[in-house]
Amino acid sequence: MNENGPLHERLPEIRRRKERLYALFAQIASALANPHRLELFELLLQAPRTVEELAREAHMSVANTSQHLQRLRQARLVVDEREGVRVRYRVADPELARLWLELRSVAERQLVEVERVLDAYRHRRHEFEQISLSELRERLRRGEVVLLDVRPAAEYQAGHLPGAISIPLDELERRLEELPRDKIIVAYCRGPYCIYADEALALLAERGWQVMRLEEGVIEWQLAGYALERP
Amino acid sequence: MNENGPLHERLPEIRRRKERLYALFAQIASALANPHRLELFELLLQAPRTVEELAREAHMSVANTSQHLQRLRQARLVVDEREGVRVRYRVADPELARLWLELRSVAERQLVEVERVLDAYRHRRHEFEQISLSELRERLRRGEVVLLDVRPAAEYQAGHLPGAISIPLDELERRLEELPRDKIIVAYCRGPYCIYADEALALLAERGWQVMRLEEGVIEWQLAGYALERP
DNA sequence: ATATTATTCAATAGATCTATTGAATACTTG
DNA sequence: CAAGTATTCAATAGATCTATTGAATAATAT
Repeated sequence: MNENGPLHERLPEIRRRKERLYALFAQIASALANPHRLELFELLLQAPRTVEELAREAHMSVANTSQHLQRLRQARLVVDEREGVRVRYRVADPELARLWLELRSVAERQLVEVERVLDAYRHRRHEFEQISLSELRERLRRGEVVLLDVRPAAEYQAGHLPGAISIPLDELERRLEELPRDKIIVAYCRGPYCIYADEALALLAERGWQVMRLEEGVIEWQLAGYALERP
Repeated sequence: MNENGPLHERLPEIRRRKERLYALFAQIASALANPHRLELFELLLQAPRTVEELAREAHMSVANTSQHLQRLRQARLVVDEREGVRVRYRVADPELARLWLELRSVAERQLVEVERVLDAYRHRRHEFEQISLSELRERLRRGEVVLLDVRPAAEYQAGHLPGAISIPLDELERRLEELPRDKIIVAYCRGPYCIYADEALALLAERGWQVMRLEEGVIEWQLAGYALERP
């Protein structure tokens, strides 16, 4: 094929390549064009997981979960690795979080219904004072606050905010005594769309602690360019 | 419904709301999960257009174009406006460009085939020296370069880089005398995935001009926080 | 080897998506 | 009001997507 002939002769070939490109871009979008796959992808952004773990957390059958994971894998958004009898999936690149956050952000800005559902979903959000990342860093440095990660232990282990202690939400009630009475408890979870921290703070506030909520999770922290801490 | 009962009683309702949220996020992804819609969306990011114009540029039938535009509109990614007998579509918000750029970027990083197709599609890219935005600003200020926008006139009119002159690619050959011989011509078009500027520079270099290529287009310029110029 | 377990595969029915066709609608112009 | 044009609508066939089911595969433990 003549790559340097007159433009009008090359147009059909140019067009074919253009269409091939758009098809590839659409492959990525298609991989995310399903509610279940979005949930799986978001779970994997928090920590690697086996098929069975993902199925349980996303309320799906194992076979269905496996199929959806394979579509994510075909789009190179996740990778899998045998671990003995299990297969562990993880995101192909932590930077992929940016696409998920951007998608979420667009939905929130463009679809009015998102706001409505979010308000119902996070109805406790307004009960607790928010703290910004910069203020958190300052008050952590001064030792005024304790940073509490209430996500499942596996997610904490996969990476957490520096200095955070781990008490998963479902263990919080029987591990309350681990929290100091004389400091403000700042709780975080998977990010602004997660209610684990809200639930934790409701319990802590009821039991007399001073509490604050951090909206950001590890994904947002990491994308902001900061390092995560690992055990 | 009891919004503050014990957590285990509220879980089913929480789950329903979570699923509703993921469905909404997936709606945005679904709207972009088609090659034609991606192309339409990208065209609209450059400039508003009527259905018929979009159909012609994207090599689609008018009816099919109309249907795809309606899906984009349902996802609130584009809006339409009657203009007499025509309907003009435009992106709902210029900030939506970020989602498109991020999708493109992920595809380029994750799908090796994108690189292969891009290399063939933009086979002339390496022939011309690239210039960065910062260097362009400096050399424009010193009057050493002329900035040339080779996109269709309507896109130039919808917004262009400050100081750029407009000669659409298909008019370039008969308007060559408008370009000064004693300055470097820096050409740009729709961005890094567009070959209009490459084609323009090939012609100009052949006719003896000193040329450079700017990868960024108006979308990238605007998202970087700079203002566009309008006639 | 056999049994066990996690995951994947294969087949399938129903839903959704896509392009095409031709008709219907909405607006402008004469 | 009639004619002309841009767009949308409605119907449809074929493709793709999705969840389910039960079987097949791969690794481990006995």
